[in-house]
Amino acid sequence: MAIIYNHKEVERKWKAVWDRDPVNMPSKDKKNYYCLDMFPYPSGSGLHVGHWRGYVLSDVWSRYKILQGYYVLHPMGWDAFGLPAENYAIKMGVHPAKATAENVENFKKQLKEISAVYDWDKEVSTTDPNFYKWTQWIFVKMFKEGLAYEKQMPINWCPDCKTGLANEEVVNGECDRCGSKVTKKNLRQWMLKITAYAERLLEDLIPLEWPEKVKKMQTDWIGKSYGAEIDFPIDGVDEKIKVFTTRPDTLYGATFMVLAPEHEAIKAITSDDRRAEVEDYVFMASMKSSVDRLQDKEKTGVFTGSYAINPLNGAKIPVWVSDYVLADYGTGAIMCVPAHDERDFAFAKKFELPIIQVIIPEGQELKELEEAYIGDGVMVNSELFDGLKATQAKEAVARYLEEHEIGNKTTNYKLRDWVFSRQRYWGEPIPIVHCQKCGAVAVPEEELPVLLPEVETYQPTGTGESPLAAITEWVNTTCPECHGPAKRETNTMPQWAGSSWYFLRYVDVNNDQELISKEKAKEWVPVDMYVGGIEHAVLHLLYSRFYTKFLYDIGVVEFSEPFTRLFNQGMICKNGAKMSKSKGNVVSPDELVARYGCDSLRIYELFVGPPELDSEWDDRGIEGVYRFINKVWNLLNDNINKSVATTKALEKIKNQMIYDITTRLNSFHFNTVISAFMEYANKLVDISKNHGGVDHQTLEVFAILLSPFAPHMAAEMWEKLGKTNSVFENSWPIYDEEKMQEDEIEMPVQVNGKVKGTIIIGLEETKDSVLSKARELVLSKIEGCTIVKEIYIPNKIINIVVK
RNA sequence: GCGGGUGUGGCGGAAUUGGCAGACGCACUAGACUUAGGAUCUAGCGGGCGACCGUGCAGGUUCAACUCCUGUCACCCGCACCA
Repeated sequence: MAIIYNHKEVERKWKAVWDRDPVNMPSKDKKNYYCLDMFPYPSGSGLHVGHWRGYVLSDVWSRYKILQGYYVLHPMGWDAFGLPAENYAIKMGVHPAKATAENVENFKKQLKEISAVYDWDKEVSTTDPNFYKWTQWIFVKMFKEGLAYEKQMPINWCPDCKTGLANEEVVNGECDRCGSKVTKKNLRQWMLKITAYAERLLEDLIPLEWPEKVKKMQTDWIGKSYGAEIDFPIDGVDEKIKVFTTRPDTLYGATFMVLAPEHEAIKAITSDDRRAEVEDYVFMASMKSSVDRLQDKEKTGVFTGSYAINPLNGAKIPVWVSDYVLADYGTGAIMCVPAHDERDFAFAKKFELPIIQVIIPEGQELKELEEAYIGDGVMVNSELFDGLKATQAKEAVARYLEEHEIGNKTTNYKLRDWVFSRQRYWGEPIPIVHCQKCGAVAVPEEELPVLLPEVETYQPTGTGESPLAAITEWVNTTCPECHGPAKRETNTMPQWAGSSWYFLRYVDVNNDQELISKEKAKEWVPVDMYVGGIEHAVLHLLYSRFYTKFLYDIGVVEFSEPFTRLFNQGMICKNGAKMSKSKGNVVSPDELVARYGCDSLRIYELFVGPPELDSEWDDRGIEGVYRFINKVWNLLNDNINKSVATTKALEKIKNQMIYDITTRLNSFHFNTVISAFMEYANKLVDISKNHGGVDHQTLEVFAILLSPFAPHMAAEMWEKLGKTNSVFENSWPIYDEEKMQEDEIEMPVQVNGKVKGTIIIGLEETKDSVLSKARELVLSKIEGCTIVKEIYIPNKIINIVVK
């Protein structure tokens, strides 16, 4: 009679045990391992089964590492500054600090349902003054190193969130957070000079054990390209305009030049008769949002009335203004080679500008172009460079330009400096004081943190000022340098500020002297395994790398990459869409835990599909896992009071089981690890029922293997098997390859590549004997035919080719 | 347009180096036990009566292809006037 496993009782029991006495880590002389989840924003809506996926995965991995003998750090914390708490505060009239504290409480309660081995005594929150003291400290350090600077410039502005945004936060012209169309606003900003780290951010990606996709996204975002800057004198005006090109080889094919509408030389070079039209165009361009500018594929533009002189051959080429040239990339001006660039070609066609081809495909004649020719070839129309291959000409022209001081080789990046200030309340105050006399002065390190003051209204002003600006008693202060009257900076930091370095703080949470002590840093960081969603590929993950490199440069840590290994779990979808409150397709773990237990849900989260891919959630699927749990429970109970001898067959299955589960786990195939558990459970049940029972040794191994996945039941099994220590105090079982070996092998036999049946052969059987058995098996199929060939792959397959 | 990913039963998905396609599970069908079954157990479950045919589609390499090569289609994700 089957017993129903009482998950409620068992889980309650072990949760209580672990609350009192958390899972013991192995002794400290073992190697350390740091396994980290991207810390959550504690939203009011709580956790759904999609959130569980990554947390379960990293917990299984942590527990596996514990069993492998590592001293594991697996902490959890809160990325608690940010807009949602503030918006909630505005709507409900609750202070964000209060709302955040409540959400954290609720989140923590829900997270505890997972029964992960989190080190709760190492919890951090970005909103804790003891934490953000160090967030501010890093800013001060950056300021002193010249990496944090103020700039008045048009920046991305979200009209709904009423704050400036970083480039990384604008997705397809929309606010990453709320989806509103992003506009431009000219504001005084605090910027971080991430561009100073562009090269290192790019190069250091190479050796990281990260998904290629993320590395690629960061590489593209940094966007390095090689080329040359070339000076073009303007005919009749004392101006030179510098352009950037990746194709100096095409210089003889330049037939016009285009400036971005924001280019500062426009005023000086525009002729009087063109001035009205040019000013109109520039004005219209400034009114268009970046989205509109991107979406208008049809080229527009105006002629300035001026001509630039090609420095190589003296050709006069007209200078135009068009919004297809970006002001903030390269020099904001380009030389246009319509013959060899699609965009220039489109522009030339529209405004009937000349097209001069300077590269022809090898072995072909010059003929009129239907479209821009982008490919490789041989130089023509290029005076002394004629006949060279274009690839060689690129270098040759660049060298010539340098020798004649017309231009120079250069490298460009798409990466822009980081717009770091936010005109919002719920963030770290930027620790700067503005003094009439001394300018911007950093708050002295010993005075940190600059506490976020209480305010009456959190409402963003929309004027480009933070709500903090209204608190005059806070704003007015004295200059740390001259002690004269001064005003505090009222902008706050973006949510990314705290999350860019939090992983360091877990290691040394209570240190009030340093951000992290040297010793602890050496022991624990960088993070060995970082688990989280792909959505931070160019945000959090890029910023964290930048911060880490900076902290390395100022000697805080001794490594420059924060996350050695990164794993992006796939999303959980329902009805084909990402699970989210707004889509209304959220599945709550609470009911599933109540009905099937934490262990079942943990296992189902892994079983639902390959961990790196998105998976569709089906509530019914968990039934199968629940049956598996019960099956294992009954297997245990059927054998617990028997003393079954350890037979060769049981040894074999035990070792095979260890092998299969370990190899699949090592390659991160969690879904097939679960399949393996089910297969071996089925096999053991069969042995238990039909072949004399299962020995305790095998059951013990099963419990240990299962313990990272179903910790409660494994602990209960362990106890029922008469053990007094914790199941987690074991070592991960080792398989014995010899004992895994089968003593006979079932081999498929093919005729002409089609399987016709199988034969059983002994381990030592000769090729001749095997082949004769095979022929016998397929006798009826090969009768009357000539055997052309017999393929014999030992232990794999036999293929008899006949005619 | 560029880059990346994915196409396998009714569904989620398996398949080390090319070597028995569909493991494991869901759903479904039949039976058993039951007052009952949304519990449990047993059996079946790609298509076809069959020889055979089947991994998006069309070719190719090979004794042998989900796996390698060429071409092609569909869907998803990222980037997108970066000169």
